[in-house]
Amino acid sequence: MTIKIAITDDHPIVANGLKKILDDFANIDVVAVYTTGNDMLKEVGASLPDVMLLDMNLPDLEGPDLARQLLKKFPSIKIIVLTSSDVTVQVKKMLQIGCQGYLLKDSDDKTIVQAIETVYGGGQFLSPVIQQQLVNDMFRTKNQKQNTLLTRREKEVLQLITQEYTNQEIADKLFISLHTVDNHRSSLLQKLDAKNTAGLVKKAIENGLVE
Amino acid sequence: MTIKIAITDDHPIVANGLKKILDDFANIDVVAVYTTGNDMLKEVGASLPDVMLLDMNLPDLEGPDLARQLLKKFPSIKIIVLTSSDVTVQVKKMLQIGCQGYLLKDSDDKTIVQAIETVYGGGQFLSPVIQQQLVNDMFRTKNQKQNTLLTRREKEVLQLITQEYTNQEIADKLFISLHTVDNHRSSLLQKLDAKNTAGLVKKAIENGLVE
DNA sequence: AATAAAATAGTGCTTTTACACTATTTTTCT
DNA sequence: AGAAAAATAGTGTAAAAGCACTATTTTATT
Repeated sequence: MTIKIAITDDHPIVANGLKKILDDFANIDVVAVYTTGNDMLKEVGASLPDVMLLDMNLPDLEGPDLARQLLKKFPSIKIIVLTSSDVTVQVKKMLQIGCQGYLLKDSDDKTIVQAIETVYGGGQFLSPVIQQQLVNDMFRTKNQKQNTLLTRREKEVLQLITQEYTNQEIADKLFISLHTVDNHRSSLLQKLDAKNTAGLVKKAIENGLVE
Repeated sequence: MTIKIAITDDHPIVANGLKKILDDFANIDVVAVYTTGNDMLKEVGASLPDVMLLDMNLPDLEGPDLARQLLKKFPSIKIIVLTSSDVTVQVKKMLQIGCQGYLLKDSDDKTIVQAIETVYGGGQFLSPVIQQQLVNDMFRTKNQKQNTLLTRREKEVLQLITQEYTNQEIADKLFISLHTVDNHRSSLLQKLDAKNTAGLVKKAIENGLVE
């Protein structure tokens, strides 16, 4: 019995490279390769893979959104998130949505195959580094609770901050009061553990919230 | 006659994927795959490739440094820089050092092979997007001239700004007056065409002035 | 339908940035 | 040695950010 795999990644080198690697394994069959999130959503019905290797940073759709939509359409597909970022916030969100695996792009062939087989068998698979980080995170967040997850509005405000807008300009743009923006800004400083605007922008870029 | 290729990339998926892709071409022979800059420098003498596909963001050594060292040891090796960033400053630096090609990781198989063949034949190859950007850049810098060049002190101040220090803290750290820091900050805003701290940090990161 | 989380808006205050200037000293380059 | 660029320091003012609160309304989630 072969496992049907689909790959979604906007970097052809990664996508094709992965396909070539997996082609060497007899029990794995790469049935489709997509380079955009929208293509994937449109055409995945035709290939119906068992496991989807999904890049989190696609240009057209945000990772979490895409995963949610895919699972809504085809709840039986197992998703392994492929990414180069090991930010625990991102990881947690994807797992909450219902992804079964989280692989860093610096994993080697064997690990990838192992992840695919584990997930196909109903298990969950995390890159060791990530697993360790999540555990560490548990200890830390025990006290501070859920301060890491940014809300929709906070993300919007953060985005605009990185685009050099002032609080007043952000308020005008979002049709809210200056005070509200200030509040969001304070939450952001706290949640991202930043001291000032400079810290916010750095964290925003680190967490992939900018372009 | 076959072209001898070596690959240096810390992401096994990319490295192995590339190898698999290139293995399909009869005139190309992948003679070595390295996952760290130091490994590569140590062992490249054994494989002696014609063309090196070099990731710019290796964890152990900075891209420019690594390229410089490689060319010093083996001036005949052609380097094609592989990266996901298309920041023109970075591109210019690598080309100045003497790299013959600059490929974005979202290039497809044919482009990669084309780049290898061109570079092996003594030519230069840039991803089309980058080529366009460099041309645009020329026009812009024609008028504004050397506003991109930051002075030693400005770079220091910018670095500290990204580390979330206030002007007063920077002044204390550098043993200069608050006013002086303020002046440097103003120059930075002007030179980097930024509106505020957020812009400064973004530009600093874009231009590789922050780890 | 009830509860929790998020978004909204406010007050009052302090600190920090930003901007427009002038001016002197130190470095760097030719 | 002389000119240009960089680094230094200052005054004064306005705008923006940051902080500590309270409080109401809206949106999700169960």
